[in-house]
Amino acid sequence: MKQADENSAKRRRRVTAQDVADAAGVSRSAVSRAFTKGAYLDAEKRENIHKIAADLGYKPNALAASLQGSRSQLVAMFVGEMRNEYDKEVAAKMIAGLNAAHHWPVVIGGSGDAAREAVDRVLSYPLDALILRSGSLDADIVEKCAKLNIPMISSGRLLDAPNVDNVCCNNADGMIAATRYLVGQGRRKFGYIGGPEGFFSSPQRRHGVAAGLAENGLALVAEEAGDYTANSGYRAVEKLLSAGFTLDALICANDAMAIGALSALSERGVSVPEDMSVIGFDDIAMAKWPAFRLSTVRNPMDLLVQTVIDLLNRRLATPTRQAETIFLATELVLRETH
Amino acid sequence: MKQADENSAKRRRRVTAQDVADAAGVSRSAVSRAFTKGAYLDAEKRENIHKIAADLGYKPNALAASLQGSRSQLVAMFVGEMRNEYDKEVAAKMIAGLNAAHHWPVVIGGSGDAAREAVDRVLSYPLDALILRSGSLDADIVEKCAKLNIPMISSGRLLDAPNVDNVCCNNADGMIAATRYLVGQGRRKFGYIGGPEGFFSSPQRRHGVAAGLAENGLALVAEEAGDYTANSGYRAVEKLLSAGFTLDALICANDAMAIGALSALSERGVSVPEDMSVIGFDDIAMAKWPAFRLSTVRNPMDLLVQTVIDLLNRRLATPTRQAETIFLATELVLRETH
DNA sequence: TGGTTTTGTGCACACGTGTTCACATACAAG
DNA sequence: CTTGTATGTGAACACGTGTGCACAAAACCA
Repeated sequence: MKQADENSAKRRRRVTAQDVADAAGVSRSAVSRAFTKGAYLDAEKRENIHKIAADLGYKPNALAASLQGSRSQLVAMFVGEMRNEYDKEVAAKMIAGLNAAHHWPVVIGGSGDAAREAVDRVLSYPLDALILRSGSLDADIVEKCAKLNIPMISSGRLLDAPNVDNVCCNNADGMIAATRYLVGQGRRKFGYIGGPEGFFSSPQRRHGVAAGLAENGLALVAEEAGDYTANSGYRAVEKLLSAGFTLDALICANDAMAIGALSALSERGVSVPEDMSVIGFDDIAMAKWPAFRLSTVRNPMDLLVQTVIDLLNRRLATPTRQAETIFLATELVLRETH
Repeated sequence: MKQADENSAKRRRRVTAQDVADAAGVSRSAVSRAFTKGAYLDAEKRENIHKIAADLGYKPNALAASLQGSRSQLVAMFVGEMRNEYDKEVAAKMIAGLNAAHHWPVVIGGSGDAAREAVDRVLSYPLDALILRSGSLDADIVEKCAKLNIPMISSGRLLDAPNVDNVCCNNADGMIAATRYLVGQGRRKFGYIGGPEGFFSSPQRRHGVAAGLAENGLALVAEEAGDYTANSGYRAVEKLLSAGFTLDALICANDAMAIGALSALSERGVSVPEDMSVIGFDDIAMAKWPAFRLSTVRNPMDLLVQTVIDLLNRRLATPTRQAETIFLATELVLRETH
């Protein structure tokens, strides 16, 4: 009976340092010291405490410890809607990278009011930082974070505010390179499938294509806007072909839409790359799949993740450091659709 | 000068209830009550406190509050490696679902030692629960969580332990249905591309296929094992065809491998579905893309997420509740590859 | 007016931890 | 033996919050 009572009592709440201290016949301070590297404590006693702690299943409550003033190691990460493959892949890599660096990401997704409210609620935790990854959020989030003294790192979208570090790939340059290459291959009649209006990258990528054409005295023959999903790429091609445009090159604002476009072209009997070059942007994992072998502009994901984590660590080391904006170089990846 | 000092001091640490109290000329208790619904407080004073709090950017520290004994609203979520599309999609949906229910997921990925260590570290936070989603983790994690009094919910993999709730789709039944259907269509020479050995679902799905064939007096003609990625499906088909097997049906343990298989078949000149039926498992978003239009067995993601969150809420409401195992029904989705 | 209930508010405690401070003990040096 | 120093250890405080308790003021009732 007493056994059961003790069990249920232990079940009720988490084992605390005091419990371990009682069981070991030492003070609570000793237990704390046993888990603090470099603290004075008799070696034998420390070992005994560790043994008892393991037995009882004790773990210092990181949260209570962070109250002490140290970092919580908790990082909020806003990932938007994660509808396209690129966003999902980056999110997965970012999680892995943060874990490896012993930062623990509290992940928030979605859009609109729900996302805003979610971020607002998560800000009530003592976060070391807020990482914005894709998606769009109200600008006032910057102000809120500043007041709460939470550093922000934005990637994929330049946030023009003091104390916000930015990482962004060089969208325009990537598109210019792709366009130049196709022109060099003899392509002249360019179509473009652009990204959705709200996204930061959309106008930049379109501008790159336009610039690459302009320097060769060319201009877009036709264009459609998609929403960065494969289906929207498919539909865009249907519209372009139905409208009767004759094209020999199709540049897409991201890989997912390019892949959708490939399907539509194949169904319509347009052979790639003989009749038409297709180039995407991002170089998602799927781009190299045997079904597609898509030529594309690489948006360096691993480097992006590494850069964000690097900025995070430097920001935490020197909170007063001046905010920085880092541009990542793209790279033309030539496979079999150009 | 004094202004600057005050600013930098405020920048240093988070605004606290005491700061608001000082600014408003009330006690700290009053501030706390102003943010506690249903607490006695003069309406006018409450409004004034809210105003000053908003001005200073004060937010109650959820972490300090949870020390009080209430829930932290923090939930750990282990997602494995997230290498295949299904895992990524479920993870994204799970995050969205948890957010909507005001649970905040601390996400951990990876495998092996690194994953084990990461989970171990995250367990030092006062978590409301641990959600296991795919991936494999040492069995001793169950014991650790039990000692820490952290409820566990496992999905995609049955964990046979008291106090662990399980959600799992009915892998075998889904495969039986698919196999029966193909036999009914006249298919007789079945090939199978199975999942990797460590995964919980692999033997179940294989068993379903074998059972579906056995009840019709058939058996597998040939099989290969993949790792649930598209590339492994591609390679598996190459092996099967190179080995000279003649098949009229190919069942794949997941959609990604089926999609890889489709590419290999297409390159080898095997037309689907005329010469060969191909069926996958999961019904990931990509399965319905125009490039594939894959017939498959739906592994109900939305229902899975909803069920996990439902179990979580019920577990939190009644911690002593008996653990439950819920099986989700699958559904045959017929598109254009059968 | 005197007693009783309602309403509002500050004090003090609890939550679980890391760390400073003071003190105790042991041991080496003079 | 005395002094000084290294080594351990417990008490006490701080972190930021929610809430029980006591008390004050106001409102109500007879």
